[in-house]
Amino acid sequence: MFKKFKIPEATVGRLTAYSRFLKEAEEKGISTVSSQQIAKATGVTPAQVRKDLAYFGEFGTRGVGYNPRELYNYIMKILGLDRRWPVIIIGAGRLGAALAMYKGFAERGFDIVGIFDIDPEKIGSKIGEIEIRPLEELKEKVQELPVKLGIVAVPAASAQQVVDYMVESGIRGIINFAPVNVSVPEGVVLRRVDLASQLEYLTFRLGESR
Amino acid sequence: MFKKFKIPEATVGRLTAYSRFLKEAEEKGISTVSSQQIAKATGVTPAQVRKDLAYFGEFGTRGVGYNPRELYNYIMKILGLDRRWPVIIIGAGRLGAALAMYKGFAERGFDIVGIFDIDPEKIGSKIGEIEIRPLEELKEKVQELPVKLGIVAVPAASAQQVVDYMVESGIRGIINFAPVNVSVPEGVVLRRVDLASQLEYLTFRLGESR
DNA sequence: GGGGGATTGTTAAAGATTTAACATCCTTGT
DNA sequence: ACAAGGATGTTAAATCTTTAACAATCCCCC
Repeated sequence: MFKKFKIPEATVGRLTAYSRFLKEAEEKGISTVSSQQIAKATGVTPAQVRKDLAYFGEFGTRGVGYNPRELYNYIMKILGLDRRWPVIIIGAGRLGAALAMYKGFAERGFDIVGIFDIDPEKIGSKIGEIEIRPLEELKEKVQELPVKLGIVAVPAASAQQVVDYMVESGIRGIINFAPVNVSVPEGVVLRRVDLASQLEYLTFRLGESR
Repeated sequence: MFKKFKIPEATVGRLTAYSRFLKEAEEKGISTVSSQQIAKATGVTPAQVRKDLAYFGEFGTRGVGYNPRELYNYIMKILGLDRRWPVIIIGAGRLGAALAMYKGFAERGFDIVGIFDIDPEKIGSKIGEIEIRPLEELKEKVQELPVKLGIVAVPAASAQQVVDYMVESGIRGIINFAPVNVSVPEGVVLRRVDLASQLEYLTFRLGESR
């Protein structure tokens, strides 16, 4: 995979959307799709679709379009989804538990293989098939498989501490659901998902129009 | 509130982060903060902080900095958070239930006032204090309060249909957790949160460095 | 086998966002 | 009262992203 240039974050997000549409198209037995069709289905412009794909190579045929299955496979490979990924979750509260059971992860190749918490009350109880384990066992589990991806669903106050321990254990990609800014060393990828902030965006835009 | 120009989406997201830091600072009894301090705490540049604020007015004192409480109040007002907002959730699956119980919403002024589902099995059971009601009752509930904000936590296949009904009922801001692109008419604000896509971003970036 | 229509890949232009630079203004100390 | 230091607000430059335009290519039909 030859990525000579820095790929915009937004492009990566759109690739996901494209891939979902392509999978649908393939399942419907459609043999070619145009950038226009992809664009319409995903809410972007056709130029955007072609530009996004151009970062990675040439996947279509001029005058014709793209083969859904082929392009789907390419995109999945670009995204690193040509394999399954084990994922651990820290924090067995409501959010952590819901994420652990969320079907959407498995559908895209992510397997929740462990849930950890510091609350002794919770240790031992199960979420779905998975038993909640004490945080101290994280390192062992992470290095055993190994696991590279983790989700943080703990209170804001302990997020930085938890993230540090995850990194020390060997986790290299982290999604942080705690509404706080945490830092990670070079080489570790961090993404923050702030649920309340999403609602705040809505109230801001609603306020704008009045 | 005089917003003469179009405000970047990213700016809105950062305001949330600033406000959280400012609240902390105020609680600690700090009397002034600089753009540099805000920047450091939220992971942006000081210039960015000042630029973001400049869209809305002048809130600081040259040579001094900002008063945390004052700036916090301004930002909350800008975001439309100088009041509480009722919110309804459609879809009482695991994700919907977790969101309904998520403490982070209430802390930022969002009250979940209703949960709706089409599954007859679920109707009548409770999530926390709130009883799951059939989708048909949505319109009535929304217009009674009225409710302007809604969260979609239903399968991708029914998301568009649900969103249409929400809009018809009077909802004007929607967060969509279903991994599918849905469309809304002019005047309705839509935000998509794709949880699997967040993990995919991580795998992409991890793949990049090898 | 050649022309018309269609669609990609790519280059250039436009637009938006971020960063940097600096003039302005405030506080403090002498 | 005034100078020095420091932080904002604002303008300009740089960077990044999106949109538009078009040449290159392919398929289909006659």
